[in-house]
Amino acid sequence: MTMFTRNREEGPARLGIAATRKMGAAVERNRAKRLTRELFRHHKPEGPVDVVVVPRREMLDAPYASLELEFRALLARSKSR
RNA sequence: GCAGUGAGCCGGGUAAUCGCUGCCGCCGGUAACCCCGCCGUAGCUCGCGAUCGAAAGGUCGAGAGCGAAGGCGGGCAGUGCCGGCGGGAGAGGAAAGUCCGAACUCCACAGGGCAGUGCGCCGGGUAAUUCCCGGGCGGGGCGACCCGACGGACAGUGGCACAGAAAAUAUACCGCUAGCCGUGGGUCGGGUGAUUGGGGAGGAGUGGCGGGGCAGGCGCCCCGGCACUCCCCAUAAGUCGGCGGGUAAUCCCAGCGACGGCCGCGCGAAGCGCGGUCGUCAGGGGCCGCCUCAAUCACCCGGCCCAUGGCGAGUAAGGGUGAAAUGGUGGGGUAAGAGCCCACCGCGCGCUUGGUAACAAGCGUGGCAGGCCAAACCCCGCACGGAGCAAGACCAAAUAGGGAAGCGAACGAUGGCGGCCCGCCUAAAGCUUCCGGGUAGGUUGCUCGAUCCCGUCAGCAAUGCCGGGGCUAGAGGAAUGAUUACCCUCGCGGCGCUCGCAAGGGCGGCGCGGGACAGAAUUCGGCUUAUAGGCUCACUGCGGCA
Repeated sequence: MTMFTRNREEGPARLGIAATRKMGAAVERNRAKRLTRELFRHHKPEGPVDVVVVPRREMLDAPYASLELEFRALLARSKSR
């Protein structure tokens, strides 16, 4: 997946998902969004930050544990900047 | 058991933990626009008092009333919203493609036509349909059954790859056919001319002939030739017959024969056949000559046949190729052929009968005409107003703009007329209040409906009536999920048990991998397309067993 982040003045952390039609049909886009939401729910970042995730096709076949690893790594990288 | 046909159904299950979106209940917190009441600043109005002034009027003071802004209280409302707890619900058979038909909403609308789009056998079902059911017709399949946009191809235009003589025009080409004019060949007939052998082998007996021997009177013996059979060489070819002369045979033609008489039998007459017996058997060939005929060759003439060239006709039978070829089969007919004629089939028309109808059957009659494609343009008939829930309705910030009233401003800003003044005409900017359109946003439409399930009845069926029961997603960048465990199921691998001669099958448990197509968006009825795996019922064909 691809991740963009941006800090805000105040408020909770927010999630945006950009699953385009290039990704696949409606079923596949829906599943990608659900998986992304689930990741965000389990690993919600601290503080007022906006996160935008662009899922890729490979997400659909990947096991959930590896997705968790990737999501947390991306979050950590964006936080250290 | 194998192979198939039709109809219907399912579309992984259970549990735990953590989540999402509506709904219901309880608890806690808590609004706003707006409305009503009260207070009240600026301001306005009213009179009173004081003071200045000749007056008009000015200034000051306190009071009363009205009252922007603002404040307080109440209603709105413990509503909505926020938070917590609990309960309950939450994707499909196609939610898909958005291809038809409707409901619903808004817009338009006197009538008619053109264009455009769709449809096109008959009857029924339905809110409606291009959908469904039943039937007809055509096609496919051994069959169950399946497929068909199924009006018109003399209204017109256009297309038909490759192959094929030709793809739409009854023509050209090939071919077939009689005629005429030629060429070549065959055959038949006629005419003229010429020509018509040689050798070998076998060969009973007699005779003659030729030669030789013995004998010397008659004669006897041997060899050769001829008749006959066969072969070889040469050749264009070598034969039937007649006449005359010669003339030997017991030889050849010639014999189990032919003809005739009589007798007998089949069988009764004629006749025929069989048997017996008797009689007759010419003539010819040989050696020589001649003639005709024949044969062969060459040349000439004619007839017929075959092949072929040309000419102008007849013909559409044939021309095998193609997805498709000018009605099919048989017979007659013809120079050859042809619906040219006839029979049957096919086709058109008419009548009758059956059927609601499409249509079918029967009878009669006509002529054989015009290939295929209209989901090519097109013609005929019928139907159709447009846009769509982002429809439409309601509430309504901020900003910008619009309208009205007041102040601005009647002691005339600004501008115009004008060189300037006077004069006349001209009412803007700005401010305040109110109104309307309208964007973001919110609410609604929005899920009780041609609804779902069960059953009775009517109907072949599609479907409908009636009765009973149920409430089953309503989101809005869009929820309906994530993870784990167990089970189910499919494939592969190897293991154990078991059946079998074997190939292989069954059962159990293990490991690995997989479980399709696909995500509601106003709602229904259809169609089309995608779909792993599985289930049920009915039916068909073939095979096996009893």
